[in-house]
Amino acid sequence: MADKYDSLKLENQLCFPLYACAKEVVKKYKPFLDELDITYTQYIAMMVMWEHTKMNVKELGEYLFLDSGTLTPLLKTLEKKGLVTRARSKEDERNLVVSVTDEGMALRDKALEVPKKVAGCIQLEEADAKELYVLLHKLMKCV
Amino acid sequence: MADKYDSLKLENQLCFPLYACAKEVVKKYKPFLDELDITYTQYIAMMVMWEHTKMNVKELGEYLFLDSGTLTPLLKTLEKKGLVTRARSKEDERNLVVSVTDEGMALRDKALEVPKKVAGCIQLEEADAKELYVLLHKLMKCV
DNA sequence: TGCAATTAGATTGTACACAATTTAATTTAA
DNA sequence: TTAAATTAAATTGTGTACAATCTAATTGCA
Repeated sequence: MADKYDSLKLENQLCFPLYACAKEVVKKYKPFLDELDITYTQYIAMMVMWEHTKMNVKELGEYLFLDSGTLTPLLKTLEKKGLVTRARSKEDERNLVVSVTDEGMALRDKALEVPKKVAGCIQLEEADAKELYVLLHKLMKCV
Repeated sequence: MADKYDSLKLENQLCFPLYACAKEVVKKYKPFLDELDITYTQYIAMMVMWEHTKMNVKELGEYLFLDSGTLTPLLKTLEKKGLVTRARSKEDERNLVVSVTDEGMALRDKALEVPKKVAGCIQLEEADAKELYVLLHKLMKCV
């Protein structure tokens, strides 16, 4: 039953379910993030800002695996929403320091329910979720 | 050490490594797909077309988890490249039938090396890859 | 029959995502 | 010490992604 083109079948790919799952899971966040008036990418950026308060664009990009081409407009949007401020560093004017505002910190409490709500939409067993977490981190290290 | 905001830390998310891994792995395809002059999304669309030869936009979208908003421009691009043709169905004019061309089929042989080359860039053990494959399909079913 | 509901694609608008290039600041090394 | 190299962001251009809306074809049913 095997033919030479089997390796090109969608069902034999590892990348495709990764790509599709990521999209579908991110979509699950939408109704809950809509309540906070932010997108998924803005949400993960805020996660880093909530934890660290202040951070360069470059460093933020290293956390999120995103470059300035994505982050510059995204951070301008977050600034417009009043969630962060953007200012050049005094020590090194090349660096742009992003700081979370009081309003940004206030959003953290509203966001607290999001992970729970999303988990409620995804009926993956705890053991599978843990195993997946481990494997994804392993994969992340070798790409 | 635990605090009430732990659930909002990037490191405690399952979705984030999924999102980041998907992006990083898709990026690995780029140099090899550049040789075929197609993008990753175009590649997975061609995978379905290579296997099925003819297909409605709707059905193709069900395979790829993409809607007409994404597929319409993508298929127009593939048509411009000469890899597929697009034509309304005679039986039901609402349906647009996508068909792979000879040139499209010829690309299949050039693509044959892609999965191997990408696998060569990702040093994940075979057992882990298999386990990840199973878990992603399990996750796909419950989102 | 004939009109409302449904369906398939296309379109519009917003938001990433990233490669490639540009600009400005800083560092380095001759 | 100053010109070259490096660095951090911003910009530009292309290509997804997707929600919401629109259009046209078909179906269902009163």
